[in-house]
Amino acid sequence: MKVCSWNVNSVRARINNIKNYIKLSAPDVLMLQEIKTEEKNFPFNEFKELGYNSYVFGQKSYNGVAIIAKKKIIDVDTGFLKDEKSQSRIIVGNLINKSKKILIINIYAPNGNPVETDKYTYKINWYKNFIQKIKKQILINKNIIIGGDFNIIPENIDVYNHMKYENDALFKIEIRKKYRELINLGFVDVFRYFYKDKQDYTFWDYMSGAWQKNNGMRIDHFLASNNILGNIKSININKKPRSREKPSDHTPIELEFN
DNA sequence: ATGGCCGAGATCCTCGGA
Repeated sequence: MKVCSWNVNSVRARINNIKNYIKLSAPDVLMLQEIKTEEKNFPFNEFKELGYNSYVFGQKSYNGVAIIAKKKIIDVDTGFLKDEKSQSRIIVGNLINKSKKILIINIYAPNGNPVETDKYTYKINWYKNFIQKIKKQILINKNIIIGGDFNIIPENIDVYNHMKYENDALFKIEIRKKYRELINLGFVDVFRYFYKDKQDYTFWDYMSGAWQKNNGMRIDHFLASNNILGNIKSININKKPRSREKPSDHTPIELEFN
C-alpha cells in the first residue's frame, strides 16, 4: 500500500504535473493540500480517468484538501476539526488494508506568519484543538496516519539555515513543542524514524533561486501511530516533481506499508 | 498588467503563501 502526500499549490494550475506524477508513482492514496478551489471546480473526471475516486473539502482561492484513492475511502469526514476561521484544512477517512481499518488524516495546517498577528494565534489554537481531537481519536482507533503540510520545521537539521528561522512561525520553540506534543500521544515522525541524520526537504520557495541553491525545509510529514509502525516498509521524499516545469513549491512524500 | 516567485480573483492590485 502506497500512500502519498503533496501540497500542490492549486490543483487546477497543477493538473498536468499531478497526472504525470500519478502515472509514474502509482499511489494507492494521494493526499492533496492547497487545492485552492471549491468542490464544484475540482477536476474529478481527470482523476476518474486514471482510476481514482476523489474526496474533496474545497474552498475558494485558498486552502482546501482532498484525498484521491484507487479503492473506496469510507466514513469520509470534513468536520473532523471545528475551524475558528471556517477554513478547509482537514479531511479524514478510513482505508481498509488487509481487513485492518486505518484512519487517514490529511491536514493543511496554518502557516502562522507574521508571528505578531492573529495568524499566529490562529495557528497555535488550531494545533491545540487538533491535539485534543487526536488524543480522543487514538483511544477509539489505534491505527492512524496523519499526513500533510504541517507547516512545522521539527529540528535544526530540517531547514537550510535554522538561525534565520528562530522567530518564524514554522520554527519557533512554541510551535515545535506542539509537534512534540502530537508525537507524544503515540506517533512517530516516519521520515526521521527511518533516517536519523538525513537532511532532506519537502519545500523550496519560488523566490531567489531557493530550489537551485537547495534552500529548503522539511515541513510536510507523515506521522504513524505506534500500533502500525511495524507495518511500514519505507518512506521517501520524491524530489522529481519539484524539478519539473511549472512545479508546486512542495514535493511529494511517499509512504509504503503492508 | 499586477515587486523580487506563484495562484486566485478582483480590479488595474491585493491577499496569502513560508
